[in-house]
Amino acid sequence: MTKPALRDWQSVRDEVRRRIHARQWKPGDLIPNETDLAAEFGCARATVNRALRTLAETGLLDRRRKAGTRVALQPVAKATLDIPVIRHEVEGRGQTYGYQRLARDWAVPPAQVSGSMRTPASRQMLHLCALHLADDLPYAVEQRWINTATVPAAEREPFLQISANEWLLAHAPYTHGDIAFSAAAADEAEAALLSCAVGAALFVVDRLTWDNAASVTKVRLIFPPGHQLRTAL
Amino acid sequence: MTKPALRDWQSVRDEVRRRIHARQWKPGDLIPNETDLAAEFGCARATVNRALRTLAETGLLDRRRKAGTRVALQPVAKATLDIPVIRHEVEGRGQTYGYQRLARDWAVPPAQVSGSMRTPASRQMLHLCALHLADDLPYAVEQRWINTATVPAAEREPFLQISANEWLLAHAPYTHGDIAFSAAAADEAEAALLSCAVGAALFVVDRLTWDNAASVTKVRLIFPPGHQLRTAL
DNA sequence: AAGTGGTCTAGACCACTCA
DNA sequence: GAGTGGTCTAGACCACTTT
Repeated sequence: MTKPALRDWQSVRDEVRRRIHARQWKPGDLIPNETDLAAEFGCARATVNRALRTLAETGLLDRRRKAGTRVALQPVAKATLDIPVIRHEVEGRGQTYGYQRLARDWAVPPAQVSGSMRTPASRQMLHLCALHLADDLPYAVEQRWINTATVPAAEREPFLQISANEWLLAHAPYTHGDIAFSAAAADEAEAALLSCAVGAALFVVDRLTWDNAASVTKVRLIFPPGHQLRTAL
Repeated sequence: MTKPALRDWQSVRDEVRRRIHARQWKPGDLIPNETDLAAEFGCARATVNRALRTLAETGLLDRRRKAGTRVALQPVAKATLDIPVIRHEVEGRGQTYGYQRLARDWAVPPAQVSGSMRTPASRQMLHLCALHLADDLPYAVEQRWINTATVPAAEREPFLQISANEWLLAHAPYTHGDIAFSAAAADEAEAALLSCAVGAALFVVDRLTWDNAASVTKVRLIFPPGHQLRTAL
């Protein structure tokens, strides 16, 4: 019995995964090169390349020119997190989204903020505080600093109807950014907004985005106790 | 002045990103099809395809057959998290890694565990508790259930020298899994292990992995106050 | 120096989806 | 039905890295 040819890159990917999982190719093993695999599978080398490249991107394979392709010794799991607009996140759960702007003011930010955003320490920035609701229950508190030197249009936006979360994505594209997840104890203000006890463990997301060398916005999203961020591996 | 041809897919990707960012192509706009872009850039359609496909994977473009390619209205940020072996995570920070096995026993897991792992509710499972250290300070507590029906070799492993975290990756490949991040208040045992106050806000990672339809392991990693999980956007 | 993966090309066919 | 992206092919050249 001869095997049928694997016609598409997904089939090749699945077969390679199967062999690794069946321990036919063990962690650390060198697997055949693209040309040989293409011959075995009866497809073009580009097809094998696409399959192996995809597996390497997920961390299952290590590939190096000349050295060849090896099964990763300790596959670093890569989880892809989708960070949607909060409104979509809530609506995606089948809940009704609500939004309340709590504050919009001009202030000189703490040194930590101006430092990380690389703005002059004494310059005022636009500061926002808002509450996102799901089915009329608090879903997240948003605390945000906006660099109006980078996004001048934000100066004229009241953010009463639309959250900065949503407005910025449509009006201020960014080139790159950082995101950090952590846990923090609720202070009095947060406890009041999120209807929880002072000191309760809150899930916190900090995000800082850049337009090339200019900072766009720094935001902290604070979620009530019990909130989970989930994704597939 | 005519533009030089864009020779590789990275250049095409960068040019498309530049046009979107310069608002030459605005959110919601339909951009030219692959054939036209290939003609304009002086490269093959496959090159344009690779560039646009990559941008679509990061959420910047929406592509649909026949409907064409549009600039995403609200680019869903995709953050790729690397979840390495804890030892590598610690060593990557330039710290010295340490490991202590605290417990290894057989027990009937709580219903929530056997339920999510789809194992018989009354069957005993291998249960582990361990402490990971960085420069002799507590880095994370690991609480783990192992389905020995799926990974029988784990029955003979004491996990004294090597953490289950590391052993399983090398000995029990998984096909898929779920991961969840949250915040939790420290109970007395956790507070003692992590040298923090009872009730302190801890960062928690829950992970459940599968070998096809069979669960492999369910693990909870608990990090001390202040711990951050960071990544680029 | 040589072997491997990385990519580009030109052409082709197909799958999906909109009108 | 027709337009678009998705993919495959066969061949070619190049870049990187190890020997």
